[in-house]
Amino acid sequence: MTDQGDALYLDVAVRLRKAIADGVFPPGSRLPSEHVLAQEYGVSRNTVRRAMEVLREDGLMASQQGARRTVLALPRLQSFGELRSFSRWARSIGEVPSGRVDVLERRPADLAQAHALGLRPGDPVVYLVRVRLLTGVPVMIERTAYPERVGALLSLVDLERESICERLEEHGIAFAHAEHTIDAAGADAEDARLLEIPAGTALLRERRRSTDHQGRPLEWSQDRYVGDAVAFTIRNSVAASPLVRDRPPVTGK
Amino acid sequence: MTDQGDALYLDVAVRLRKAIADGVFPPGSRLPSEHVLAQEYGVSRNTVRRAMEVLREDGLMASQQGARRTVLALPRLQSFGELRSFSRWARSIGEVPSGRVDVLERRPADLAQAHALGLRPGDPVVYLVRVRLLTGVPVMIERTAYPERVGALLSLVDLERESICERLEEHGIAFAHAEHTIDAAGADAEDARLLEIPAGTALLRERRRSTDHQGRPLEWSQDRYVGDAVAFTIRNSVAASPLVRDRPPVTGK
DNA sequence: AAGTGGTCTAGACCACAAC
DNA sequence: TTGTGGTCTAGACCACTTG
Repeated sequence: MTDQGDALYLDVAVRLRKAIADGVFPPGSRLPSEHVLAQEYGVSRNTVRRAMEVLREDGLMASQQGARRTVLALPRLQSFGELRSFSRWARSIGEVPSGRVDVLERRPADLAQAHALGLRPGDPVVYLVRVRLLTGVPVMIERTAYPERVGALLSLVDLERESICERLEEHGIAFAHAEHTIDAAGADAEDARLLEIPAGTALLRERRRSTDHQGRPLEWSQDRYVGDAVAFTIRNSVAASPLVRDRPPVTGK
Repeated sequence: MTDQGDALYLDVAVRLRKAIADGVFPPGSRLPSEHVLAQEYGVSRNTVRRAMEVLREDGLMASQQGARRTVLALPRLQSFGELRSFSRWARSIGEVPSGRVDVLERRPADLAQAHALGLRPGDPVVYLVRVRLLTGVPVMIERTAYPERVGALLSLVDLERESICERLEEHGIAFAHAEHTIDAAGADAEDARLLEIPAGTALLRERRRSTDHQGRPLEWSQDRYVGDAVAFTIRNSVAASPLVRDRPPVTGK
């Protein structure tokens, strides 16, 4: 996001991804060794490894010490290496995103909002309720609280059509991190009205707290998705993140 | 999982994590530069960077080119860098996991199972339905299909008490990768009976396909969690994100 | 202008897989 | 035994933030 659009390892990752997509390395096959690929692409072995890291994060291939890497699946249409906004995500699957503002006001923070944004209860926040639509069909309600310095910029955004995240980035507000909590909840009366569904329908609930690079809170949102219209997909590997040990290893080294 | 229990960068990661937990580097503060830390720990700068990568994946700190790294938050009790097995997760939050077997049989694969496991419809799979309980309270239904070579080992597992994942690993079956799809669904009659809740209650639905290092399918599972008993937490950053929003798979329910 | 993180190289050694 | 991926080092340059 910062830049590095021209990093060498990203080039290598793109070329490898394309080779896999083109069937040069079909699913289930083993990739050439890092040494060979390094020569092939004219880069160092470390750069090849850095590219492999990108592909592994996308779930495209697996590695095992001592054995060549295995191609796992056909490549995705796009890289998932970044946190996406609803708008970006919608466009990436060929849908037209839009929004319908239900509430936009300055109000005192409640307990949850204050805690998430690092404010005191009663401090002012900008509160936005938006119904998000895919090609005209309501699929999600977004209930977001912004700290004042962020919320003040909302007036610059066309909330019916534009991506808040993208527009705010143009004004120096960078969404760098997010913590999501996901569970299920039944639609209450307001959910039912806004999403045009029966009350009680099962919804996917996501609570999200986003911060900038320094960890300063940028938003606190409670979103509710229509269960059969949207799903989250997560890939993980044991190799991706080593288990946290309870105690540091005793070994001398 | 391969080994690397003694990797240097993991040592450095543990020591940094501890320093943050001990308040040496409080949240919001900037870490010393990589150069300084490398000297401090007596390792190369690259090794410090590798350790930082681990902490970043755990959401402990942020980085920005040109500026020192920022400590984001106090370390969490458990890392969600990987999705754990139900048993492991339950124990990590101090609950006692158990299971109640509802169905365990050999049967022909249906369409979804065959596709996920790389079989043809009608090929035999081992099908297991288990209610999982936390300290005696039902919180989840697990409906899992195993290919025969894996399912054959299930007879070695005490399904009421043990973790399948952990026991199978002792027999050379290594769960290395998984792809999860999460959405919401209402409880049907069977769900309601097994979980002892009213029909229609909002449930969190997870479809999971697990594979070994070579990408060979090990299981295909559809789990349903009671919405207010369980939630998933995920952290991500623009730099590296395991989270993906995806179009819902062709349902089937 | 100085300091810092991001990238890259060209080596090296080890543990493990595969032949 | 050979080859491979996993780890580690000691440099280097660049883009960016900060003072």
